[in-house]
This record gives sequence, structure tokens and C-alpha cells, in this order.
Amino acid sequence: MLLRLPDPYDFELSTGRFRAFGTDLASRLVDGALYRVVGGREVRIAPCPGGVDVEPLDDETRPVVLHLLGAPFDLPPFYAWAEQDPIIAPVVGRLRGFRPPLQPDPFEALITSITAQQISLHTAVAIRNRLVERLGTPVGEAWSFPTRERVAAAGERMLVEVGFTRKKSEYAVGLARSDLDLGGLAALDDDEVRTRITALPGLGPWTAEWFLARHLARPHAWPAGDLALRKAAESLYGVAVTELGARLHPFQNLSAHYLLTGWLTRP
DNA sequence: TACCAGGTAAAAA
DNA sequence: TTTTTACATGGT
Repeated sequence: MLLRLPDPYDFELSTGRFRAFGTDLASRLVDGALYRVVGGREVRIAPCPGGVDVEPLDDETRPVVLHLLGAPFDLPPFYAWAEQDPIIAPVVGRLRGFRPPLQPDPFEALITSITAQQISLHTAVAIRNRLVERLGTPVGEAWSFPTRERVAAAGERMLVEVGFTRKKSEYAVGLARSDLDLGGLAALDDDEVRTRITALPGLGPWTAEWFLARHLARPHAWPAGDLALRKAAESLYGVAVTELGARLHPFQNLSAHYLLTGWLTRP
């Protein structure tokens, strides 16, 4: 069934992230369609005029798919704002219709960040996929991401076996076994979310900021510690990322995504 | 073959 | 208080 997305929307461009660093088993692209497990069921998302074709589309899958495809982002005001910045304007123009995908699940978002700390995203995806194959469940073309309970029960040794460092395995299991209410974070303001996340060992400012950006879609999230964003910022603007964050207010999150994708796909 | 990669905590200075 | 170091796999 057709699920409309706010115009403009470019499916290929927007889902590039799921292919750029290797296959993501939990949000898997196969023959131009995106597969994801929602509530134990396989959902197929394919591009079609006016939005995407989603099967099955119901009250359970609709909000997850909308979130996954970045529907919460309001692009027109960002595009209008970007025109007054001569550096980001051409990047935004080239990526018209790019709607940054969001991570539907908070636990998955944080585990994904832990795997990606310090190492290349290619490496991180390889390690995370091995975790998914070990503790997740295959449903059709995609895999459901390992639940918090399964990771909590698995213990550090299993995570080391799939390639986590000893420290990262402690962080991931510690997160799973913590009493942090992950779903409840959405109700808190940015700073409170940062405080709650960074209170856990192994979850630092970079992880908290990407959680705000990629899970909660907070407009002002700005992962200043991110190596790739730093390179893009310094190369395109010639200024430090922290300074650039203020200049990009109030669209830091969308700007970060456009600068990163623009840098990754630079002509 | 080295070297680096979308960090974080703990040790050392 | 600020600066260094360990971590450890996969691509180039």
C-alpha cells in the first residue's frame, strides 16, 4: 500500500546509508527495496511515486516506517534557510529529496553507536552484523535486531566472540542490564537525554549526540566530536566544528546529515 | 605491510 | 587539571 511522504523525497538517496558501508542486516536493501522486521513481521518498503510502497501497512508498521524513513524532518524550512549560506546551499541543492533515515529503536541505536566508536563504519557494520546473526532472528529478507534481554543474557564473552573489544562488550552488556528507561528518553529535553546516556559507562558525548540526531530527530543535535563531520566541516567551511555548530543553528541536525552525505558523495 | 578509521575511559604527566 | 595510551577489526 502507498505510504505518502512529505515532498520532496528521494528513496535512493535517502537509503544510501544502508548500502554505503556494507549491508545492514537489520535494515536490509535487496533489489532496490528496504526490508525491516517490525513486531516480528517482515516489512517491505519500495520506492513508488508519491512516497513508498509498504507491505504490510497497518497501525503497527506505519509509525515505524515513517520514523525509519525520516518523516519527522521538515525539509522546506531547512531548504529555505540553507539558501542564505553559500557553502551549504550547493550541497543541499545537489541532495534535494534526501531525508535522513532515523533509527527506530533506541537500544539498537545505542548498540550501533558502541560498535562504531573509533573504528571505520565498514568494520562496525561487519561486527554488528555478526552480533545480529548470533542473537537476532531472521524474518524473511531481514533480521530483527537482538533485544535488550538477549544481549543482557548473552554476556560479555559472546560479544567479544563477534568482534567487540573487551571494553565495548562491557559497555553493551552494561547498557542492556542497566535500569535506564530507553523509551522514556523521548520525553526528555536534549540536555537531560545527554545526561542520562553519558551516565552509563562507555556512552560518551558522541554517542549521546548521535542518539539525539538519529533516533530522536532533535533539530539542534550536533555531533561535534565526530571525525567525519569534523573533516567535512573543516574542509568545506575551514572552521572548527564547534564554531560551525553555532553558525548552523537552528538546523544543526539536518546540516550535519547533509554535510556528511555531501562529503561522502562529493563529486 | 602498515596505517587509519564517524570514541571512551583510565593511566600518566 | 591536562595529556597520553589501550583498545582491536577490516579496508586500502
